[in-house]
Amino acid sequence: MAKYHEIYEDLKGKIEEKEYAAGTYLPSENELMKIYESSRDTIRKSLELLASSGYIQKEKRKGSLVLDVGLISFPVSGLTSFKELEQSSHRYHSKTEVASFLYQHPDSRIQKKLNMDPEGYAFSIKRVREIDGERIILDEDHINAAVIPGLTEEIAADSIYEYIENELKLPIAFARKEITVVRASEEDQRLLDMKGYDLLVCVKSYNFLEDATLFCYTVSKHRPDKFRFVEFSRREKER
Amino acid sequence: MAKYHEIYEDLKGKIEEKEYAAGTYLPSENELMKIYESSRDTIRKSLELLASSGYIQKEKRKGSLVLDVGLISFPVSGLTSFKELEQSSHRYHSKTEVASFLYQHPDSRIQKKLNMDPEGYAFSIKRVREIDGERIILDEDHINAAVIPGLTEEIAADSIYEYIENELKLPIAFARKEITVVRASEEDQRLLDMKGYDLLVCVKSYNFLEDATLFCYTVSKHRPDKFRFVEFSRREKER
DNA sequence: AAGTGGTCTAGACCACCGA
DNA sequence: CGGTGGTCTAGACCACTTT
Repeated sequence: MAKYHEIYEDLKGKIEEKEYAAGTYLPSENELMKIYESSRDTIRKSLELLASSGYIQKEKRKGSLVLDVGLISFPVSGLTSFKELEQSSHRYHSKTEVASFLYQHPDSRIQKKLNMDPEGYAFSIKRVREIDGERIILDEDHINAAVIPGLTEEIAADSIYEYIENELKLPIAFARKEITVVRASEEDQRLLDMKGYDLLVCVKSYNFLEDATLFCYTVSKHRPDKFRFVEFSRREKER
Repeated sequence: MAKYHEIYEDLKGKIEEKEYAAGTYLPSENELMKIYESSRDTIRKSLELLASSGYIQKEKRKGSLVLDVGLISFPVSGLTSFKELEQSSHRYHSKTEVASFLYQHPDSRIQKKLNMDPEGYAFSIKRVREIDGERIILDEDHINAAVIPGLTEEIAADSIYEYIENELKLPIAFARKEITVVRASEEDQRLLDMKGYDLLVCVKSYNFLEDATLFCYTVSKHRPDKFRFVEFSRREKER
């Protein structure tokens, strides 16, 4: 791991452990240079990471103010798979059920979204996520089989992301997501415990590998009362 | 404006104008150094900005691949005020109506959210956003009067953000946002054209100045069929 | 072998704040 | 006036890809 990344992790840990308390300042860049025995640039890279993830606020001529991370708590932002979410938040009894698993030429709409040839194959997988006995999320993944081969129902029941990253060693790099609200279809109603709701929060996501290959298009529908998305954002300067 | 920021803007513009087409590579860092007559570090800072906002994907030992920005199109992400949104997206006939404007000691819930003394004053403002003749967004701002003085109903009808940044010269720096779905209250139903919906998308936002002062807590409720949020996110490496 | 991006270092100047 | 963070430069080595 790169040095600046180690320093970032170290500082992040110390902020989370309140070794550096919210409202106080981190040691100055000069002092950090000595503490970590590295150059200013390396220190600054670490601080930039901390700032962009909301741990500190840099104030000119004053220092790096530690922010109150208590409020962050539950970052669903970024690229997080269900399994990771499940592990990080302490949810009880979550379960994944594969509702359907197809390996086929996808319809033209999906072909287009995945930039595929008409002859190409794709996996089309529907999975129901059950949390605390309630079926509240329906995930629909369309995965280009030319990029991600060898998927099975067993893998889908566990974690597709884990398979891609750990088995195939393919680095997942970035995604474009869109959040809207849609009316629940009859199928949605059948597969999920809708508890009287007729709307679902719909998260559409285009997922890319490091070489910018689009490998997966996902539609994830959430029962409205169980959906929560949090974000930390900085205002762009100098517009 | 800083040099690296200028280069960023220049490259961004050229990507948007398709001078650098999606799928091709930018000139290498070495070439960019010559083009912009600057050091490698400066170039790299610009490229980092482009990468983090989704314009390029850096590939080791290959170059900076230009991504298809067509898909980004409508970035509601980040810290965008309604007025800016209105100006950037070409919406017709949008209008803001101030439904209520109070200057008072806020109730204890709001006091707590804004970290205020019990003796402190706050502005509590409700605004209805009308787009194409439909009243679809209800904004509720609570603003610490000790930090942001002198607000009036006229300013609220225009743009509070503009007042803060341009009149008071206070730099708005970052926010924490949370998106959930809530049931519409009776008041919501009265103030908005609900078109049969009984749910609203609720965006809660804590807004901070550059010195990390929390100056504003906003609850923005959107009619579900008119809500859309898009995000570009990168997966964290090395966890 | 040449070129790429990733990382790290050392040093410089600036504007501004607070003592 | 000393210390701070913001910016910029010049140079170095690495691992790897492409030719």
